[in-house]
Amino acid sequence: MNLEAAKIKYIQTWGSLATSWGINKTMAQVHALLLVATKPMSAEAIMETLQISRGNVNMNVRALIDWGIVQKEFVVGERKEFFSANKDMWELLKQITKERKKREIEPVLKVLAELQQLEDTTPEGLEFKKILGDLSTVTTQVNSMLEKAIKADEHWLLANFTKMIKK
Amino acid sequence: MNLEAAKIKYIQTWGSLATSWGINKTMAQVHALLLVATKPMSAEAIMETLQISRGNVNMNVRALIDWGIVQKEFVVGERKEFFSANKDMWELLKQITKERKKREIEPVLKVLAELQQLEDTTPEGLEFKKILGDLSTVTTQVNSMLEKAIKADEHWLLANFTKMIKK
DNA sequence: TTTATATTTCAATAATTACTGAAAGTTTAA
DNA sequence: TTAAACTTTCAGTAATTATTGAAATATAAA
Repeated sequence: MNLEAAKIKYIQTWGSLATSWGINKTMAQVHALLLVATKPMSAEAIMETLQISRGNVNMNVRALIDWGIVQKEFVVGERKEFFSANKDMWELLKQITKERKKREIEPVLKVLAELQQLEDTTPEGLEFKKILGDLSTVTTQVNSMLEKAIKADEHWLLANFTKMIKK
Repeated sequence: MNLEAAKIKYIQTWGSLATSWGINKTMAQVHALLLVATKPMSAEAIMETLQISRGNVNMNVRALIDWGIVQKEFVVGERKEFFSANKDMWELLKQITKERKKREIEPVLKVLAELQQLEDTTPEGLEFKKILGDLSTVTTQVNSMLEKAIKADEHWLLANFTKMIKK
C-alpha cells in the first residue's frame, strides 16, 4: 500500500467509527484529513480531496470549529480561509469529551433530577424513583470522571492507568 | 406530573440520548421500559406500551439480548416469551462498555496497526505514521482503561475517582 | 397428526439525516 | 463605489437507517 492509499483508508476508517458514535461521517472525514494534512487546507482543497460540495465542507468545518477541534488559519497573501486541526491527540480526546459531556450527559442528568421530584409513594412509584436514582448515580460518576479527565494534564491518563493496574 | 407521565418522559429522554450515541431509539426505549417494568414483559405488552410493530419489538429485543443487557424469562403457565432487564446499573454500564469496545474500538485499533506497517520514509510518510502512532496511543490507553473498568467491581469507579481527586 | 399460538424474517415503505448547488450575503482590493 | 473573491444559507434531493406488516417458520397443546 502506498501513502495515498493509506491516507484514504485511514480517513474512511475514521469516518465509519464516527458514524457508530453518532458523529456524522463527513465531519469525521474532514477532521481526519486536516489531521494528516501537512499544512492548513482551504475549503476548496477539502472539497476536491473528499469530493464533496462547498456547502457540505462549510457546514462541517464550522461544526468542527464549534467543537473546538479545528481552527481557522490566515495564510499571508491569501484571501481565503484555511483550516487546520490540532495534532495533539490528548487535547483532541479532552475536547471531544468536554463537548459531549456538556451537550449530552448534562442535559440527561437534569431530566433525571427533575423526574426524581415526582411525588408518588406507591410501591411502583418508589421503585421507579429507585431506578432513576441508580441511573443518576452511575451517570454522575461517569460525568465526574470525565470532568476530571478534561481538567487533567497530559500524563494523567497514563499515570492513573498505572495506579489502577497496580491496585 | 404523575407516575405514568414521568415514565413516558424518562423513556423518551433515554431514547434521545441513545440516538446521539449511535444507538437506535427504539432499542433504547425498549430497554428503558424493561428497566422500570415491575415484572417481565411479553412482546405483546411492549408493542402496546410503545406503540410499535411486532417485527420492531422482535428485532430490538434480540439486539438487546445480543448486547447482554436483556434476558428471556419463562413464566409458569404461559407459552409466550417474557423479557426483563437487569436492574444493576453498574453491570449495565460495564456490559455496554464491553460490547462497544469489542465492536468498535478494537477493529479501529487493528486498522491503525495495519496502516502503521506502511513503508514510506519520505517526510510526509513519516509524519503520517507519527499521527497514526499518536492516535493508536490514545485509543489504546482509553481501551485499556475501559478494559480495567469492565473487570472491576462495583466500587472501582468511585474508588478511583476519589484517588484522582486526592492527587 | 392437526391446529392454534408464538416468533422470525424481510421486502416494501416511512422517517430521518446528510448533501448539493445555486442564490444571497460578506469582505476586500482596486 | 464597483467588482471580484470568497463564505454562508437553505430548499430540494439523495442516501441512509428504521419500521411495518404480512408471510414463512417454529413450537406446543389438543
